[in-house]
Amino acid sequence: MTDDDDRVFKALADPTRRFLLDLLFTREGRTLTELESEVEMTRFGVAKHLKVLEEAGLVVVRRSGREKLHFLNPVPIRLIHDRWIDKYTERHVTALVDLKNALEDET
Amino acid sequence: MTDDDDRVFKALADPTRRFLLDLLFTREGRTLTELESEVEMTRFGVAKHLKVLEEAGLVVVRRSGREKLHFLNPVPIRLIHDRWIDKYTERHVTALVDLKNALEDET
DNA sequence: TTGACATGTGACCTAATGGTCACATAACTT
DNA sequence: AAGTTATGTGACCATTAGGTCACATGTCAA
Repeated sequence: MTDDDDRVFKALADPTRRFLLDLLFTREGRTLTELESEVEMTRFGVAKHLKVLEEAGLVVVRRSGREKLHFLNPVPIRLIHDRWIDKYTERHVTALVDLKNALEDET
Repeated sequence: MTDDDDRVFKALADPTRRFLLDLLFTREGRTLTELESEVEMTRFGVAKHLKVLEEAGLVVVRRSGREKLHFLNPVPIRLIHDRWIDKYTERHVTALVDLKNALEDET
C-alpha cells in the first residue's frame, strides 16, 4: 500500500507524465502512437512514461489487436485528496478554490 | 503557474516529505526540532525537506522567536484533485472510494 | 554576557531518474 | 508471403535529487 503510494506520487512528479494524463483527461482511449504525436519526445520515452503511469494505476490499458488503448483512472487522485483533506476541511478549501477561480475569471 | 505545479508534485514525490505532511495533518504548528525527532534522519535532511514543502506552498510557516512553526496548506492538494476529476466524475469516484473503504472495514 | 538552543548555508557524494538508441516481436494489409 | 504498422526490451549516458557534514547566525535564559 505504501509502495503503491510511492509509485503514484513518483509517477506524478514528471511534467511529461502529467501532460499525458491531461491528454487522456480530455479524451480517453488513445494509443501510444497517438500520444507520441502530441509530445516532443521519441516513442521510447513516451512508452516508458506510460509504463510508469500504468504501474502506478493512474492509467488503465485495454488491448485491441496490435493497439494499446490508454484510459485515465481517477481513483488514486481521489485518494491523495482524502489523505490530507478531511470532510470538514474540504468545505473550506473548495470554497477558497472556487473564490480564487471566480476572481481570476473576472480579470 | 506550471512551475508552481512542478514544485508541488516534486515535493510530494518523496516519502519523507509525505510523512512530514502526515505529521502536520494530525497536529499543526510544529517546529523543525519537533519534526526531526519523528524521523530517522539528521536535522539537516529534515530542514531541506521542509524547505521544499514550503517553496511548493504545501507548508506555511510562522516565526515565533527563534522557533519556526509549520502548518499544512491543503489548497495545492485540492488543485491536484480538480485537475483530473471533474464535478461529474467526482460523484462516481467518491462513491467508489467509499465502497472500497467500507469493504476494507468489514474484514 | 555567556552558554545553550533553534535554525540557516554551501559543499560534497551517492543513487535514482529521464531520455535515446539498436534490436526484437506481434498484428494488420495487400 | 512480404511490407508496414504498433508496441516491447535492455543497455547506455547525462542530469537531478536525497542525505550528511562543517560552519554560521540569531534568540532565549541565567
